[in-house]
Amino acid sequence: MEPDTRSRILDAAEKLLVQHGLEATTLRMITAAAQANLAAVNYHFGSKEALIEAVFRRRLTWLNEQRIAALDAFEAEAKGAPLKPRQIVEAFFGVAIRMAADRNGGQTFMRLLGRTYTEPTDFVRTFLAEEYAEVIARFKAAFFKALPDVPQEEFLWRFHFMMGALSYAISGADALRLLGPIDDSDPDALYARLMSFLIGGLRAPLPALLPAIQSRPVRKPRAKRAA
Amino acid sequence: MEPDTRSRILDAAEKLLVQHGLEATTLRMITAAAQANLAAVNYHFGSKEALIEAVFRRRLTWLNEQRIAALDAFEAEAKGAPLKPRQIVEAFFGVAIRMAADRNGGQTFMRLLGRTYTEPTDFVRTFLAEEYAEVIARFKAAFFKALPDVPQEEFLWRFHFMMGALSYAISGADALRLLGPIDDSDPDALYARLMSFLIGGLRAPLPALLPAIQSRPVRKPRAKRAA
DNA sequence: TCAGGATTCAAACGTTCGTTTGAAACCAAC
DNA sequence: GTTGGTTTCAAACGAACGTTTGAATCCTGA
Repeated sequence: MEPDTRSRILDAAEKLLVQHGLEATTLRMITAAAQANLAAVNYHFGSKEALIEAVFRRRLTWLNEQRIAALDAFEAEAKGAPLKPRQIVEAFFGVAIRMAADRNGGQTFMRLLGRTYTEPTDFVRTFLAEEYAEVIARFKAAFFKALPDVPQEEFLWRFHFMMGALSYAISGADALRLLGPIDDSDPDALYARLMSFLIGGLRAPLPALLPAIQSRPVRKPRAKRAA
Repeated sequence: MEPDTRSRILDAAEKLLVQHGLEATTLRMITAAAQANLAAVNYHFGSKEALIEAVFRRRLTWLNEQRIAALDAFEAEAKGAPLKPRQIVEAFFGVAIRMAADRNGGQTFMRLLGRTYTEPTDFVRTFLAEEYAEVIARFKAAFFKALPDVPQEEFLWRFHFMMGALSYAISGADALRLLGPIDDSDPDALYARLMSFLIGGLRAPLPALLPAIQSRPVRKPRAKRAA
């Protein structure tokens, strides 16, 4: 084993956390995989929670810096004009999916991250919230400027949906095997596919929210509930 | 407590599983919430795994039956003609999001289900695969008939992305609080928003992929967006 | 009324969890 | 070569886990 104990533990924890989840991954599994002593986790990190936080912070900080850097580049290029929605999507989701394509740990981490959004452990959620605060604010502002016609609430929901699509795109074959055999080995193809889908969803016509408008007189469906 | 012990355990387990995850939810938490004795789980279900399976099966079977019934209704109405993509999306995702709006257990269950897709416990995955086999086959067929121009692989990915958006739409405020304060109390609005987004993504222009993949002659959906 | 299966209950089973401990091993600086 | 701080190690801690047990209790049908 080349790297030092601390790094080996981080790598092993990353792999095992995405496999078994935050609470079901044991320190004994981690230290065994890292070829370290059980007590090494508490020596180097202090506790299991602190280790998990270190696993996230190691890559998440860098990821969000990359996102902001990409946004900065587009905005510098635009010279004050609103960005195209495609550029903003690229800066946020493109960076993420490229990191997910990085076979050297990034892929594992992004799957872990996507999995964690829907796994609301208290201490992880508060930690994620603070780690995301800046990048969320920046991208919200950019989107509002680019799409002034879209109501704020509507956009937030679409952003949320896009995060879901990204999460599933990254978790890839794990959940996808439900649908049948699929090849997820080509990151470029996945990138192109997700981008196309996201922008299609983002630019979709605004839904008619008023019930009066929604009940269009199309031909009668069977037992369709009012919605 | 009105219902019998078995039902109380199922209800309590449903609530706690979505809060803490499959492996971190303990039988002692469940039986305490259900006001039942610890041994009641093993008496009524046999084991913790069997209890979890019962929690899923109780609602998932019904959900997929509803999906197939909705598809049957649309297909009967179409008299052999291909369905509109909107109808297929409605039959699959609309039924799901309506169940998620049901405050009487359905909401809790749908959050649990969405969470479980990315939580690959072995025995749950194999169980989900068999429970989904029929409905997946039906909807794949309907989509291929409705959108013959879309390559099969492309569509499966888009379906996968849509599942991700649905999952996040249902998990709702849990993960959404990252983005800021949002109102998720109106199921009808959520339904309209998700539908609009999904159909926008489904009908997005096909991505320009590597020529090797895209080699089949596509009947001209204006392939664009250089990747 | 009472026998007998169904259900509940308190208690304990062996196992594994995260954490702690104190000594051994390592390693640069003097 | 000795020192002093850093890191590793085997062992054990109390707590909590899923499961089992056997007796107590409930409930129904004869």
